[in-house]
Amino acid sequence: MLLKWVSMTTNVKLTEYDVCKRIRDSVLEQRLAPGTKLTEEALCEVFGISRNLVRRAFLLLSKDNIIDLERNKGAAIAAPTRTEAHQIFEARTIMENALLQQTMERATAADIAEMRTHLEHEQQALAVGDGALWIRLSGEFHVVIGRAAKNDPMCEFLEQLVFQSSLILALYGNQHAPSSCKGGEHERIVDAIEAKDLATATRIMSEHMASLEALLKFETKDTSQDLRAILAAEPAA
Amino acid sequence: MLLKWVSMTTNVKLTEYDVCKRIRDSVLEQRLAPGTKLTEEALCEVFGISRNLVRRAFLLLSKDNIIDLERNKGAAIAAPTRTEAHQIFEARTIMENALLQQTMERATAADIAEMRTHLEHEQQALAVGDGALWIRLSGEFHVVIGRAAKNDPMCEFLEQLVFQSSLILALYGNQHAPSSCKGGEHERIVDAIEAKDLATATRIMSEHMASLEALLKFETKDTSQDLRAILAAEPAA
DNA sequence: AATATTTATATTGTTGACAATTTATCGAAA
DNA sequence: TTTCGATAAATTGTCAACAATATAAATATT
Repeated sequence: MLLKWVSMTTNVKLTEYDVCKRIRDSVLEQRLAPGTKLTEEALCEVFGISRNLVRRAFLLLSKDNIIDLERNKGAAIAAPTRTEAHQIFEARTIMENALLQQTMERATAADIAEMRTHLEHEQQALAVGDGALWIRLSGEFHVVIGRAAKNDPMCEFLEQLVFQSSLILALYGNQHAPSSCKGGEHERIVDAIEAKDLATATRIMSEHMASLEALLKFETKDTSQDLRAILAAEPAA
Repeated sequence: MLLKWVSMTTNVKLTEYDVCKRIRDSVLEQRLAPGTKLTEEALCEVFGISRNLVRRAFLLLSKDNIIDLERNKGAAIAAPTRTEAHQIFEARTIMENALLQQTMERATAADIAEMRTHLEHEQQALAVGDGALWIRLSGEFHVVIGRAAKNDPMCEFLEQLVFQSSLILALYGNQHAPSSCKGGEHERIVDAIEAKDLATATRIMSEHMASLEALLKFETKDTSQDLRAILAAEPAA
């Protein structure tokens, strides 16, 4: 009975949400490029599940604009257009500044502490040279800020936007890694939050977002990949 | 061939999105009360489709927080808690004010005209005494405003929030119909937009949202209903 | 009567076969 | 060579049977 448990760690039944997470993670770590075609069959093999689950996962991912799902055509990792990209960055800027106001009012000492811890993790990832982790943490930072605003629907929406930003940077950003945020903008934002200096926090945040968007170079890319090799790896966490 | 088309108007194959829309509409028109249990079997009968489609529709609806979907337990129309309700109204207030700024800058003459037309429709619904229609239009008004801001992701999010507000009003609002908005607040908002008076527009919008939320009376309700009778009707539009 | 325990029913989850559609392949005509 | 059409292959959409789980009912136990 117990033995069974141990030996089954790789055999736990996946849900559609697990499949979503795996695919999302692959996109976040830039192992799955925007535009990549996802065939049901391939994902069935990779995850060892039946098509039903894959199709349900597709439905969820398409609702988050992570994949494009076209009837009778199949799924592909979303590849936002230039216009969509701009709208997403605009939305993020507006949302983050709006949330900043709430965060300023409501952030507890524990929230600030979490932000500081997060900053350390970012530093470590940068020091160790773990690019994929850094990209992930660097996006997550903004979610940590947003969460302190204590409004779940808005925070969830922000999460979506942050993810899509990563997708866009993977598509159009040439040297995404340590090029942005190296000026310690994240740290200065936390400082401003702690000092309850809304004007400064908002200014830095706006600049930060603008500099992120400025990294984008709009040109087409080739995106053919080997799905099986990319997704077969066990999830990091 | 042509004849077949005509006689098949009720027979067109539904997609999961169609099913979602039908259920959403029923909620919007308050024919499906929050908390109502949705069994797959019942919906199959009503729509004449197989369980597969129903289950896919459930997945989509749950992503929009329109139904609660619990594994092995099934689906029920969402019944937001008091806390969730408050967060949703807060999110709406913030979003609508943020979008108002963009709308002010970007609204074309055609956008303003659309708003005016919408106001007329609201008046008509009120005059004719069509409560269900009025509720729908009165929510849609805010989406029309938001759309003029020309930011699709934010507008889509606003749409979600507006829908959830309706759900909440159905749950906790005692005399929802002509109690709010009778002061012509919608019209005054459009006036302010046209006059490019952001301060006024924001003030009225905030008051409007506050007065909507003030309508809520938090008490429990009985929610047992007959699904078949409710959903069997053809969609209005 | 009240609480467990078992049995039966109802509901949801999963799978594999088949149908419908799209995409790729091949050959003929311009 | 290019374009068009037909055939074949690959991919997606649908359904119905079966398995697993949860809920309700019935029986037994205290």
